[in-house]
Amino acid sequence: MCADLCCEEKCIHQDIVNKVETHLPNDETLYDLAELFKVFGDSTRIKILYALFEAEMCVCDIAELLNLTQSAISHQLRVLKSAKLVKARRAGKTVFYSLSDEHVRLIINQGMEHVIE
Amino acid sequence: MCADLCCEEKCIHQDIVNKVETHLPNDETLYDLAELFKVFGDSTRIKILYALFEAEMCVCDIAELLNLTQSAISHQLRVLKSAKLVKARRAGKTVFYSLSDEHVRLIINQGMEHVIE
DNA sequence: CTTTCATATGAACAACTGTTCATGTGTTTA
DNA sequence: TAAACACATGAACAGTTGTTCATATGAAAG
Repeated sequence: MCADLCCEEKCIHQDIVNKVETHLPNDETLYDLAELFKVFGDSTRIKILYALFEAEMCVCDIAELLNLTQSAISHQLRVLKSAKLVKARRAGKTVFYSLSDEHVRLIINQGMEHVIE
Repeated sequence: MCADLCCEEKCIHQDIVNKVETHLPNDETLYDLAELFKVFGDSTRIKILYALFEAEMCVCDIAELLNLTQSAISHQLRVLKSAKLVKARRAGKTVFYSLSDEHVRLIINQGMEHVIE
């Protein structure tokens, strides 16, 4: 059904259009998915997640380990927490952060595979 | 080795610090990884990739299918191509785009699993 | 060669992002 | 209660991003 689209000659057929429209998740889901990847799209946050791969940690440890300010880390942990990638546990004055689940590791590893070609 | 870090009491030990420093990829790799996820972090680009899951398509088809301007799609295809997520094939006036490899699908599916909980 | 069509690209703009700095909140200890 | 500590948060700032508009490139047809 090229006429419905732009090209004159050899463009996609109606059954492909239908297939896309069937398989394409709804806008809200796609938006959420993009938001999730956006969270992974910052090297500070990636570093925090890599640190938490090894053990749960408090904010100041992460800051010290990554050589960044406590405030910067705290802001980023907030983002990670909203995305449900990390969870927090309070122990007195200290707050320990850890990975929410194994999805985080899987997603990062999958991405890393593409990066290292 | 809490003294090396910030907290007074129960913070991470030196062997964990060592573990993180051993497993943490170098800055350039982490930067590349973040750049990769940044590319997935836009719903327009996600939609384009979903469309290409079904078949290779030319720019105007994608634009028509997603109800966006040809220019916007072209700009985004450039980003996707730089990240080696899609490849282009010229046929006369038309340029057909398709997925570079199966990593794309795997990364998106992995992200989707987290989104749909 | 000129026109037409599909695509690419540059400039401009508003919207968004990540850090810093200052300060607020909540918990423990003196 | 006051001080000290770990963490959270708001404002402000520079840097980045995605779209639009106008225009350029490159290929095919007349």
